[in-house]
Amino acid sequence: MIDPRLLRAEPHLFRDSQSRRGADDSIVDRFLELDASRRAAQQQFEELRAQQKKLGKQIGPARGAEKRGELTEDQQAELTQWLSEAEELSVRVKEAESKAVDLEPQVAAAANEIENLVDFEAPVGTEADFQTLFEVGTPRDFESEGFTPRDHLELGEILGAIDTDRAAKVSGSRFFYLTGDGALLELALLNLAMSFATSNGFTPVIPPALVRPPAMAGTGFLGQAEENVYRLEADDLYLVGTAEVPLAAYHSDEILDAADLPQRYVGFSPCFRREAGSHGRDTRGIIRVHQFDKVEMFSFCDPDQAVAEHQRLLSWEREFLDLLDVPYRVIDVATGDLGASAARKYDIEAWIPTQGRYREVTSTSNCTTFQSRRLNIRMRGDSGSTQPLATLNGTLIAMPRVIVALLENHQAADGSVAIPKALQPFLGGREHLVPT
RNA sequence: GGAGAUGUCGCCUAGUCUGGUUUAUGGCGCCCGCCUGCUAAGCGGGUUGAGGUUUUAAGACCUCUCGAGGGUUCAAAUCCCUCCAUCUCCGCCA
Repeated sequence: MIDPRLLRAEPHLFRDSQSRRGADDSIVDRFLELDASRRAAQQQFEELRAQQKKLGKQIGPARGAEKRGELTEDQQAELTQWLSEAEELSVRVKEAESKAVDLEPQVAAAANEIENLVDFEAPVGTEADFQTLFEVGTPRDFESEGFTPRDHLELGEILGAIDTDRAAKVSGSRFFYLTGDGALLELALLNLAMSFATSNGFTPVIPPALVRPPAMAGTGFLGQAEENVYRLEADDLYLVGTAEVPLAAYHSDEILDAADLPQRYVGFSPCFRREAGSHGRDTRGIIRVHQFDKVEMFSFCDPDQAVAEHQRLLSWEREFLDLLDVPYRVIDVATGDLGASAARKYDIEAWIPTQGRYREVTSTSNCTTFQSRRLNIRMRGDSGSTQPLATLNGTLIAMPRVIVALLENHQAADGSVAIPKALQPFLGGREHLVPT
């Protein structure tokens, strides 16, 4: 949800933001019109309501006196007069109220369509217009090493670590089993990630993966992203696509003390994605799947600190990926490719040898006050007044894609895979995964 | 899943049966001030949140807010309905 006061004061900002996203900017003026008429109707209602309450305050004591038989004839007549006035007023109050109430959903719908104000520093354009910020590490030259690299699925099968055939039998396409060392590898990555995050001051959380509609709507996943969300019809619950959802909603309807900010959480959860609209893409292996596990960082902070906090999340992502010793690049995502909630987004893409290109493994977004307005999360500052705070999220590790990157980048000609040093303690000190 | 109870402005609490004279009572905590060698105690005041109107500003005023949403009524914390949550007991269950 955007800031309605800011929009009324400076609508040009929002028109500009919408067009940078390649989104409809006429919605801004539609909102302004609806908002103005709703406020006029609201005022009308409030005025009538004030009259009604005033009259009610006269009727109350008079009724009491009447019951005790203390009213003079004149007072009795006055009371009768008041009652008939009140009756008539009541009708007008109801009319005015329903007029105002009827406009509310329209105003809300218009407000909902306006996406978060983009960071005007973000590169403008569509998906391909990202800007590369860093490239770290050098892709291995397998040719000079004298062998052709196997892709992650082939390696996974040799190692007895990944089984997509049986997953297809049991659950359909885009599912997988992690077996043997594959299962142990995920657990090791999980433990490495959790110890990394907690040593950096994050509060570890294992959140629910099923949430009610307000949590989903509040985080901005029920707009154009809705088709990718699983919904459980019988219970009106959603399967989350990321721990961002239950972590953001954790403090909904709360007022946090500014002195306690930033509050940083790291959540581990399964993630469910319908992958509607991506038929035929990444059908092989475990790059694009319906269910996977992820460790997600989430921060509630002062809006003035949000840009700096975003940089911190990005550095933690990089630091963690450095531990895994995989070549990667960092990109500043273009405005047209931002989610509705995000003002700015950085993706980290790891090098995938058999594809000869970088693929997204983490993503961090600054949602400024967009989510906190929807979820009603506020902070109380020194002035004593409340204001919306900023929310930011960042992937620490998305299991399947990191497993893909590890297997492919660290493979040897014999099909074994070297385990990065930092991960070894979490795999019983082993240095390699070997074919079974 | 069955039966019962409960939900009041940070926490506790009065008010609900019997609708109006309630700007929702009181206590704790917190904030400001007074008093006092210091501290404690005492005294006075303030203390839910949201939206809006107005003002240079401080402020002033109005509406909404008693778990949520509907309804009845001239008038709802109070009466009725639906939903949500919590607690106790029973059943089932990892």
